[in-house]
This record gives sequence, structure tokens and C-alpha cells, in this order.
Amino acid sequence: MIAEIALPIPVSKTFSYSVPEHLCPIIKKFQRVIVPFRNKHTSGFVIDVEDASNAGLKEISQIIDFYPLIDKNIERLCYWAGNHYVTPMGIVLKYALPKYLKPERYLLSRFNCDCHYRLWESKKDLPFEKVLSLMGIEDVISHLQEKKVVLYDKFTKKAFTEDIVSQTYSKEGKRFLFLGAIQRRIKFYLNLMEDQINKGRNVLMLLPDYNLSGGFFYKILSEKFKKKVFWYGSSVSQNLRMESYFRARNETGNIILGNKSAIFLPIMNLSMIIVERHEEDSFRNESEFRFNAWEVAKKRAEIENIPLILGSVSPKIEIFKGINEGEYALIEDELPLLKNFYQIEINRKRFFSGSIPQEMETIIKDKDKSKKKTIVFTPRKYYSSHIHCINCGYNFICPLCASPLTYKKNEDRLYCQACQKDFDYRNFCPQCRSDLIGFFQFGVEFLEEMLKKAIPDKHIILLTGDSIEESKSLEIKSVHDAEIIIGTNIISKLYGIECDKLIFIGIEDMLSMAGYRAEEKLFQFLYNTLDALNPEAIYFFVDEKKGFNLEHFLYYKEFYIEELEKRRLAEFPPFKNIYLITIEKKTLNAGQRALNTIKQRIEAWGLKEYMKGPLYEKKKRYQWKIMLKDYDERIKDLLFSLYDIQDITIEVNPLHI
DNA sequence: AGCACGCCGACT
DNA sequence: GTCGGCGTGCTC
Repeated sequence: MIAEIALPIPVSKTFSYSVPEHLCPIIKKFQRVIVPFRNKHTSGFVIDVEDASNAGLKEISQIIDFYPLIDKNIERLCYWAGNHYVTPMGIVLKYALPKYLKPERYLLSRFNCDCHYRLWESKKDLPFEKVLSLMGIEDVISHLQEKKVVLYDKFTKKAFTEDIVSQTYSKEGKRFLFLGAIQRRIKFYLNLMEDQINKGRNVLMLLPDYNLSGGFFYKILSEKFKKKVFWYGSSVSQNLRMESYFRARNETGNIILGNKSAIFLPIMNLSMIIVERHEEDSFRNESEFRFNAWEVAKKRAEIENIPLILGSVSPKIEIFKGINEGEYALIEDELPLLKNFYQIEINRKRFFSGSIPQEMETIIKDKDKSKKKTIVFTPRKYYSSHIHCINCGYNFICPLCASPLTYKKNEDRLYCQACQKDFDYRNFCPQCRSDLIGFFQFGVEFLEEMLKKAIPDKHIILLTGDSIEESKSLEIKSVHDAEIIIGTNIISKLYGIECDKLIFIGIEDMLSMAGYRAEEKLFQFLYNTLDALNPEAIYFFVDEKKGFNLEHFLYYKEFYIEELEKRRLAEFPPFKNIYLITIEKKTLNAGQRALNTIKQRIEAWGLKEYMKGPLYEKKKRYQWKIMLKDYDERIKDLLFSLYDIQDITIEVNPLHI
């Protein structure tokens, strides 16, 4: 027998191995195996088995899974995702079947015969993994076939079978959008879930993150559905992950929560998928297999013919398009209104040089006695993301990649966001030795410094993605004690914090930070923040020179119609898919050679007219980007054929362009 | 991906 | 002279 093995490497072909005699009876598609590759052993995935002579092939050395871990539906889902995101199957399966999935370790074996006493003394049911190694595969198979041994998992204690059994009942795979505020969404989700649980079905819910919205929903859901709520994903311990795995696969009446990888989880009686705040970029996996979990959720709901429910206050533009075209049914249509807001124009230059605008000081000082917090937003973390010498004009740039350096005041170090590396900071210009160093484009640390100077008696804390990472949740005392919170985009997820005043500083900068999705991202951030914080008054401090037009974001339908029209004219998503090819080489010559190869390849496929670029060149690292638009079905084949060129990545509908 | 091989420029 | 960085080819 010959097995086709997909290896988790960026190569768009599979490798054939011969199946050793003793493994022939148990080898199956989607088992993980260990194979010799080069001079090492690597794990891979069986994606096909055929009865053919195996002349001259290397042999599979070991089998990892006794049972294949995905069913027909997930198989279809993986093939769809591999094609859609132009990713080789080995890499797709690496994410769908992560290393930590080891069911055999958590399955217990109960013997109905006496023979196991030959193997051990204890009468306890042993882990299946142990039984496999003690008895050998052949003996285990015959015992299983003759029902002399039955398996159950240690969490649900229910019998384990190879196939994921699901009830059959009439299903309808419709798509819905619930457009409404957080409290209404919660109520809606709870009702839906209760109904499904009572019917003995499982619900999968995707959340944008584990620490903030994940924790918030976990708490609410577990209060209502005690011991029926499980998080599946890399944020929890191995044991909890495996518990969620078995609860989903082997038991009904559960709610499975997760962020990205959970979308590939086999689930028994799965009756609906809910995606909370599907528009969040955190659903996108940003390395290797660049999938977006909410898109995969949509496909999975389609494959399993079950409803997909999106809940949001700021859906993606493509959903708005989908509503107009009847692809989504709108359940509720009530957004938080932007009310009690004031736009104040300030001179940013003066602000940078250290004088806090009088209005800002007054607003922050004028605090009532309530426990409510004043929350201040700025889009940048750290102190300053643009440092230059005022004397000679030298810009502080990364010695490795030449992109602008950020100053971290708390650590007194320079930081390159692209390389994620730290560098020493000296208080003089490396070019002319002048000590006139100017900091521009300030972040949270700068604001903290200014506010502490102006209002020394208030308790101020900083909240950024980093600080949430460190503390793992908001259940830290300092957040509750704080009177003023200065934060970045994370403030749009601070559910349950009472806020009286919400102050935006530099929100207009977001328009130059997020590429073609900038306006959409700003809109979504704004409405999610209002939804989470429900502030009593809102202040926008914007630069008088930038001419920020808040009006544009006030009426959601008008906003979406206008934005959709721009996308249509530019032939961008959701109208056309974009494929971005990135080449990165260490030398100019090698870079140009690779670039030419790609260009020739595109030309040879007759698809040159759909090519745009190279878009830009990053100095020092020699990076180029080529954009292809999706006009021709052959584009996928062309893109897969580029996998034999080294140092390139292919991205479908990239977040940043 | 990650490793072996070969090229070329640097330097005890 | 030979050491190391970098590009290239290739993996059943």
C-alpha cells in the first residue's frame, strides 16, 4: 500500500510513502503519522491511501493517531480553506489537528475479558495509550472488534466511537445578523443557546479573544449554563483543552467557545455557530495558514447546513452588502447612537511641546463623585513612534530594517515594531551629536506623563494589548481603583467598566494607519467602544490642521453605502479578492531575481493584466509586494505553482495594504 | 521549513 | 589559507 502524506511545510505537493505490513489494517485518511524525511523524522498527515505496489519508497515509521480525528465535514472544510487561502494541506492540517490533540492519552479502556490481567495487576481502567503500547496494535484491534474492550473518555465518561455520531433532524443553513448593543446581544445569545441545549444539541461560539470578551462571555454563560461552557484553544491548559475536545465530540448540550482553532473542532450535534464581533482582526491567523476564523465559520455552517449567527454593532462591509442581496437576514437593527459628543480642535504641535489643552484639563479635572472612570484613548502604544533630530533632521530608524523606531519611555529603550527588537537609546543624534531630539506621534506613555503633570492627584493607569497580555484579565485591583484609564484600541473591549467621560485624542490618525480598510476600521472601533463603555459624554480632540470629519461616521447606513461604493469602484474586497505576494530577500540581486521569476510566471499563465506592482520596496531587507486581483479561475493554480520559489508568502485579502 | 552544498568576500 | 553569511535545490 502507498500513502500520500501532506507535510507541514510550504510546499504544494504531497509525498508518497509505503505502508508497512503491520499498519495496513489500520491506516486511514487523516491520521497523523511519523515519516522519514531527508535524514530526520517528521510528523505528517495521511491524505490518501491506495492499493499499489510500493517499489522504492520510504516507509512510514510510526502512526500517531489510532483513530482519524476529522470527519467528512471537517475534511471538506479543510480542503476548502486550503484552496481559498492558497495554503498547502500539510499546513492547513497542522492548525486543524494541532500537536496537543492526543485523545489516546485521555481515553480509558474497560476490559470485558480476563486477558488484561496478564498485562497488569491493577483493576483500574488504563489509558488507551498505555494499552496500545502494552498489547500491540493487532491485539488491540481484535479486542475492539470482539468488543472485549470498550473505550470512554475520562471527562464525559461516555463511550467513545471512531465516528462522530450526530442526530438527524431537519436543519436550515440560513445566515443572520443581529445588529444591536451588547446587553441585547447577550440576551439574544442566551435565548438561542438555552433552546439548543434543551434540544440536546451543541453550540459553537467564536469570540475575538480569550482575555477580554472571552472572559466576559465565559462568566455570563457559565452563570446561566453551569458546567456546560468550555473554551477550546491554545489559551487554556492541555487538560482543559482536551476536556473541551471530548465535551464537544462526545457529549451534547454544551457550549463550546473559542477564537480561531475551535472552528476545526469536531462537534457532535452541532446545531449553530455564533460569531461575536466577527469584524475583529483577531479572527485572522497571521502566520503560516492565514485563515480568518469567521470566514471558515461561514463555510462550516454552509457545509453542515446549520444557521450562522453574527452579532455586532459594526458588521463588516461585506455583511452589509450581503443584507442588501438577501444573503443575511437582519434580526434586529438598533445601534448605539453617538450622542452627547463634542469635537474640539487643538494645535497638536503645542500639545507635543508639553502644554495640555485647557479644555482637556478642565474636562478631566471636573469629576463627579461617582465611581465611574474617565477613559482616554490614543491609537499608539509606548511613548513616541517618530523620533528625529531637530538640528540635522536625522530620523531614528531600525539598523536592521530601516523602519521608524518607537521610544519606550518606561524601559528607556528604542523598539522596532517590524523586527520586534529592542535597541539602546542615547540622548543625542547619532549623525550630528546634537541633543535636540524631537518626539512626535505620541502614544499612551506620553499622555500618561502629560496628564500626571497636569492632574497629579488622580490615579491613572495604562491599558494596552501588552498590559492585558501580562495581567491576563481585568480582574486586577489597579483597574478598579483607577480614576483615569489611558488606553489604545483595547478600550473597545472593556465591557463592564463604567465610564462617565470618553476622550479620544488623535483618532484621526487611525485613518492613515489601516490602509484601504481605514474608514471601516475607525467606524468599527468607534461603535464597539461606545457599545462597551456606554459613556455619558464623548470628547474628540482632533488636530485643527487635519480636518477630521466626524459627520461621516454618524449614520451607519449612509456610511456603509458610501464605503461599499468606494470598494466597488476600486475593485477591492468584498467585490474582488486580492492576492498579495511578498518577496523578501537579504540581497538586492536575489530579490530582483525572485521578482522576475514571479513576473515571468504570471505572464506565462496569461494573467499579467491582473497584476499590480511591485507595490513598494523596503530598504535594507529588499522586500517587494505584488498584487493580483481575482478575475480568473486559473489564479489559484498559478499561486500554488509559486510555492517552489523561496522566501515568498501569499496572502488572500490581507488586512494591511 | 530546514538542511546540505557551493560561492564569495573577510581576516585571525 | 578557512570561516561564515547567503542563495539555491530538494525533500517520498
